[in-house]
Amino acid sequence: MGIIRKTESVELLLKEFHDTETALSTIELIKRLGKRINKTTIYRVLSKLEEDGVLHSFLGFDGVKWFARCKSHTQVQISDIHPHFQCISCGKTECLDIKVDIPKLVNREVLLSQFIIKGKCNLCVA
Amino acid sequence: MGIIRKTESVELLLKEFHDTETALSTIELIKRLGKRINKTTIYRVLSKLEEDGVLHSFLGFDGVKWFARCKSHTQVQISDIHPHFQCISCGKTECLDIKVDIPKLVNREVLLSQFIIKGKCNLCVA
DNA sequence: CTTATATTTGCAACTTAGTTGTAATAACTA
DNA sequence: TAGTTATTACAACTAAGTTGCAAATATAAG
Ligand SMILES: [Zn+2]
Ligand SMILES: [Zn+2]
Ligand SMILES: [Zn+2]
Ligand SMILES: [Zn+2]
Repeated sequence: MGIIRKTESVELLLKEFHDTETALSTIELIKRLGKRINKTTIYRVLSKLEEDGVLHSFLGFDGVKWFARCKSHTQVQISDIHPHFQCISCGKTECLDIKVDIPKLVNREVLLSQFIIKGKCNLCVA
Repeated sequence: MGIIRKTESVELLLKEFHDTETALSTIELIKRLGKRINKTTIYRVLSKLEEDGVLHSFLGFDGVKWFARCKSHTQVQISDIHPHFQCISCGKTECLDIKVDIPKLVNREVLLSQFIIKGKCNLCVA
């Protein structure tokens, strides 16, 4: 796990991600762990884990940052990019294990992309 | 143009969008017009114009809101959705006139999606 | 043109996600 | 065990965006 030290903050945060299949927002993590870990630390550990390729992040429709486990546990490559889904009813936000074609753009260099889909999840469709 | 009144704020904002082909961020608009229009008014007029189908909006990689003219001048439909491109060198942000396939998701209802691409624009590729 | 009504505006104060600096603390190394 | 370096908490800050309200202005009615 790279240069990161095994501190209580790191282990508490990793536990949250190992206990769920979905993504977790910074807001949610501060709600859950804010009494045991300072929010600054939460933000900093999350970035470290992202740098280390343990987590990846994306912005939800509300502009809030979400994190999720990386399946491959390596730095996120452009080829790894997958869409994310946010449920408007229950708030569940998750990685979609689908490949999306990043359009070829003439005269432009594509470096990164984000595809986010909003709707009703499997549990919330009527 | 719906129920919106022809006020100076509306006309100044519309002029900005008619003078450019690219998208404009709220930040940029406040920078340009903040001395003539209060920022609260800028935010409120932008939402009105979006409700009216004159503009559409999306979030940039930084979480800042961007607005751009709608080509069709009708409420944004799911079929109208197009990707947006943000240049990391010059900051130019624009609509891409490309169709993206929104993947069919089993057991889920798709309501909205956003596809944003980051890279170097035609003027900034070396 | 004047008045009435409804929308829009500016202002100040607020909310909220996220960041910064720093001194103290804890993890790792030799 | 002692030294070095990374990590932490805390408080203060930044910045995008929102809210409530009284004053101003656009439009409609007379
Ligand atoms: Zn749901
Ligand atoms: Zn993901
Ligand atoms: Zn550029
Ligand atoms: Zn667009």
